[in-house]
Amino acid sequence: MGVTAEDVARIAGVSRATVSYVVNDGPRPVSKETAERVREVIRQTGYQPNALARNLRLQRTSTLGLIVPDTHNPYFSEVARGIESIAFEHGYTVLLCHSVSDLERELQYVNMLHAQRVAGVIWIPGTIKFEPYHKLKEYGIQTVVIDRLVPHEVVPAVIADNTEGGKLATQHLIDLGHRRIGYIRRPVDLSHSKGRFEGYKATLEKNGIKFDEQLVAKGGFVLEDGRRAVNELLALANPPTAIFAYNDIMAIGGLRALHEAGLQVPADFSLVGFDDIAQTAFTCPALTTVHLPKFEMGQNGAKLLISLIEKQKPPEEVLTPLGVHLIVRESSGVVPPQYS
Amino acid sequence: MGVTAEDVARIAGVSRATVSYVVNDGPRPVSKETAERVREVIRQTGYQPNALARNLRLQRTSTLGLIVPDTHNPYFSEVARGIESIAFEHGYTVLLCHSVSDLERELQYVNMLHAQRVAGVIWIPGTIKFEPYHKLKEYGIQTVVIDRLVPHEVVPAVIADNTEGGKLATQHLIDLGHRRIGYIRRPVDLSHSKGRFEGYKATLEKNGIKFDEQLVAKGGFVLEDGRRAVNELLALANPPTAIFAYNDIMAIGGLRALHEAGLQVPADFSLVGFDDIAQTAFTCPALTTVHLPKFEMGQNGAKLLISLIEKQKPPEEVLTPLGVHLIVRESSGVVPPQYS
DNA sequence: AGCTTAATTCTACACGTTTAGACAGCACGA
DNA sequence: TCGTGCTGTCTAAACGTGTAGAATTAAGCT
Repeated sequence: MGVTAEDVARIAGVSRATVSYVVNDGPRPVSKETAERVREVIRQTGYQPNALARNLRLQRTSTLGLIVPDTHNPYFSEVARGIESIAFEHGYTVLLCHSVSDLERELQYVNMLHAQRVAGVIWIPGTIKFEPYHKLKEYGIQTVVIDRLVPHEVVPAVIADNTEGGKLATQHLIDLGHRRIGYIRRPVDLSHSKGRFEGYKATLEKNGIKFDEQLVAKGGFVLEDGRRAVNELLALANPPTAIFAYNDIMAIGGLRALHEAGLQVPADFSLVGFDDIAQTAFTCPALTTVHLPKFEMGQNGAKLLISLIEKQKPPEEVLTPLGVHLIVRESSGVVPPQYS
Repeated sequence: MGVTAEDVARIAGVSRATVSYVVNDGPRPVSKETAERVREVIRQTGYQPNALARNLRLQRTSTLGLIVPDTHNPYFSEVARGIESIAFEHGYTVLLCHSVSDLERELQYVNMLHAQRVAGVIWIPGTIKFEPYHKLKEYGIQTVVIDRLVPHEVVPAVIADNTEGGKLATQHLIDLGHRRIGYIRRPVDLSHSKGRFEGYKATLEKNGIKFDEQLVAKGGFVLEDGRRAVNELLALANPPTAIFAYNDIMAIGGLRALHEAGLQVPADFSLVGFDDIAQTAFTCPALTTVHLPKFEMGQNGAKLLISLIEKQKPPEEVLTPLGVHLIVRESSGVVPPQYS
């Protein structure tokens, strides 16, 4: 407990420098015998270099900050898993920061991360404000943004084609014969949900269906919000026959609302989500959704950040935008005769 | 970028010590005017003490390590949220370590955490091996274990009454009239799942029902495992009329299997889970389950760890074991006539 | 004034590393 | 025999803090 390079050096009868050379296969060569002797002492004492001292001297750390809005949604856990897997592989360590979608807290975390002198930050914005990003830049901290765009700025980011996803989902519902298609919208749109919404609207237009503001309900972040939103749409004088939700959480909550309303899905109603979180394959009926490569997005984000930190060219695959595709399960089906 | 206490001192025309005294409201008093001048310079330069240097000097950090087996299961996200909320409140930072239920990786992380000289570790064991704990102790790192017991050892831990939960769930099914009650078991039992299993067996005995090994199916960690396990039980010559699963993931996967088998829940079959993860209230039918105070467990774990680190007496509420209770929703109901 | 005490401030060391520069020993070719 | 270069090792200076001990100044009291 608390054994230092000094201790190792004394026991092995060498100087501290030599120990360092052995540990780091350092800039100077060490004779075979000395190296072995030092290694033996290290083994016996359980010496492990103090990362604080090391990083202080080196003027860099191998710690990444990860700022996520919320881990209620498995979407974020998946992304975090991807990030963590790559970080571990490269010997980086991940500092978890939960912003709870609160700007104040994001800013506090940015300060903490700067104090820790993290090598870089992966940020999933939780609000529409991009102050945290500017502060990170001010501090000179490498930053990668995931699945969100920062307006008026070119920012290293890992982006999926959300607009395309919105189009796929909407076109799918139209192809099934639906004309009145509701949308559950994020309370305040960020670039990713904006893309989904625009894909929805564009596809309606393209198919000659007039966009109807009434069919848009405001969602939220937890299942209950999805349930409420669907109930609102069902309560309309002229309700939709299908709904596209900006994420799976809303859709699963919505599934429950439809169940409670006694509607058969997909016989009476169609529902499509977005993200393809694990449980969508296990709801009853299983949810049709747009697959987002969450784990890969996290991986690419981490790869991109690490290559920025180490001033290497990012690998090709990291820069090519990730595709999305529709997964048709059971929650979307033929439109019921009375509506068609 | 990179402004140090030295810079602040020079600009303010004082010594570095004085700056330190101002920043830390340090052991020596500073005159009002000097303090204000220093604070002004700090504001202008955006100076933020280097945590590495600070921690090196102080011989301690305010970083907690969190080792979790897996974040596929929302159970862990909830616990992590609880931990993080308390850590943030007390100015601690959380290092996220994903062991993927792999001993080797747990040990590697223990080493990394030691190298980082973390103040303490919260460990949720992923395997049946407790080597990581012993290594942590060897390094002299304060450690709190959540929802698992380390055999032959008194370990600071936050424990819920899993046995009681198992009893509640089983008794509930018996009260509904079920006699053949299946169980989905964790692939390898740790103390928490062992408790659940024992509660199940004890309650059968108590009600004069003979425990039948055949009715126990091996589960896993993802939804698909639950589906498979239920299918196995349904395929028995004399299948159960109800199933109690060691966690909600298994139960939700099982719900899907029952749906696919054309069984009506709860009319034809009853199902009870464990954990009360968010989506259990939104499955169709909504899942009856045993509520585990996950967020509070995380909070208590963090509170306990921090009080150990700071050598304070842990607050009373942290040491009192957390209770569980049954939440009856829709997936358990009256036993169908043909079985009763 | 002279002494004591308290309030401020500064100087300098320590925390545990990494690594440049100095140095010793040795082999080798001129 | 004497540089010369190479190998292996050590000495000592950073990295940016916190704080004990010394030093300075101010204030209070006889």
